[in-house]
Amino acid sequence: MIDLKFIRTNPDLIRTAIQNKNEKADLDLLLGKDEERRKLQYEFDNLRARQNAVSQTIAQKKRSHEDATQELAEMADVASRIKNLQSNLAELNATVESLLLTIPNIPQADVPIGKDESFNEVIRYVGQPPTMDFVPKDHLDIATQNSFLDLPRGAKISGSGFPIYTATGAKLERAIINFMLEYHIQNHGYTELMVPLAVTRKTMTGTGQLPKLESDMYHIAEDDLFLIPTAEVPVTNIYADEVLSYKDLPKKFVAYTPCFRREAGSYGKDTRGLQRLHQFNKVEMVRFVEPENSEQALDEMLADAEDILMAFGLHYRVVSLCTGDLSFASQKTYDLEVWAAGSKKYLEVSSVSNFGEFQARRANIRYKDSEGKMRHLHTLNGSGLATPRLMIALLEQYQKADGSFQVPEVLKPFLELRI
RNA sequence: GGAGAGUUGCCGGAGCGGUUGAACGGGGCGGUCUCGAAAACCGUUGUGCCCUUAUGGGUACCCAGGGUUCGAAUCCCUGACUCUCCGCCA
Repeated sequence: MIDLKFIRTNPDLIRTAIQNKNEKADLDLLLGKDEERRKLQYEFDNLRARQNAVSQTIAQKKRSHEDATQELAEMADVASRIKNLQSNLAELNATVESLLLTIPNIPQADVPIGKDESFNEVIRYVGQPPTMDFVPKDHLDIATQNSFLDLPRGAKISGSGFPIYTATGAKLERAIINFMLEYHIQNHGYTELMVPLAVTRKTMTGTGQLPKLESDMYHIAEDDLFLIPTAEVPVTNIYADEVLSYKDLPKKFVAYTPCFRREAGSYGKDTRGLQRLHQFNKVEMVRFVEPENSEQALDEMLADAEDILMAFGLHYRVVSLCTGDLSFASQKTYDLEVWAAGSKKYLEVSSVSNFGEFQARRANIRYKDSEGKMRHLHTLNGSGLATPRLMIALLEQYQKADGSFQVPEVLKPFLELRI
């Protein structure tokens, strides 16, 4: 969340951010409630001060056996007023808090302004689309021909969007995950975590998925737990309500998890094969850094994700998301879009974002800097990478004329098999 | 799922309902001493909110939320978490 004091003193900046992000947070309501709250707080504090002082007097008089009926009478009245104020104040605080949670992060100054993805900026293209001396097939055809996937049965047991990877397909998927994990651990200095896949409402709020995106989550009502849409959620929240030392920073974690998304409202769009799923696998990188270093950390993470694509020899492009396409919590995001040689289009396989202190404020993650000052740290995360669309690109690029699949060199150590 | 114990400041650990933001010990930080260091001694040591900002002041916080009371870390209720035992189980 944004610092309430900052909002109070820079309302126009916030208003613009809300607009540019296509959000519909009610800033004026928040400001009004905040003012009301401060007034009550002041009143409450003063009344309490009175109560504390007189209570001392009462204590003293009682000890020296003096009469305190006058003080007691006054305090009975004060106490009931305090009680009233207190419940009003608690209610107001809750209101302000929940309104505050609907204010999005402010896009960084260098983020292109625009209302939707058509305003995103391609930063660069890397590599070339492969040249093939035959007409390449689409990933689903390759997968079907080689028995890598069983989508119909996945749909039978769970509904569409829940793929089954079969035999070699499963092994291939596992090899890809392992390759990426090991790459980040060994070459980029990340520490691996295995984390819970179901998290609390508070955790989901900490990273900014809630309250906005509740309808996109799988929710277990009985325990009020949510299936994670990305490892970002559990990993970023591991330090919630903690105070770290500047000596602990930066921290770099990588985690593989399945991800669950209801994808409400996106039915029928780009759904062939593995393009859009309710459950998919992803290797996620998360960093906790000092504020001064977050912009550089973003560039590094982008490079970390790109390294994977380059290792596979895939052509891709880097896109800077415009304000309207930026997620609620992000202040700057790069997407990596890999080239699918068969479908002839770019597919998003990674999103690398700097959240500034936005998530750290929500999740209450702080650190003491080298001067002993308490501050919110900055959080970042990036996919490194999500597997389904990577699988699409690999199947389509590494297919042979007969429709068989040639295992990319870098995967061979992770995949001791012949196809 | 059942039974019991616990949750206090950076850590350990006290705390008859009033002068306790919290004894005591340890740690950290600053200082004295020393050529340095150790030891000893002295001092200091949290966070949020509100008001005012040169400084300062008020208030809240002893797991969380309610309640009793003029007044609660201290009494009552509910919940969360941790530990032990039993049951169930990959």
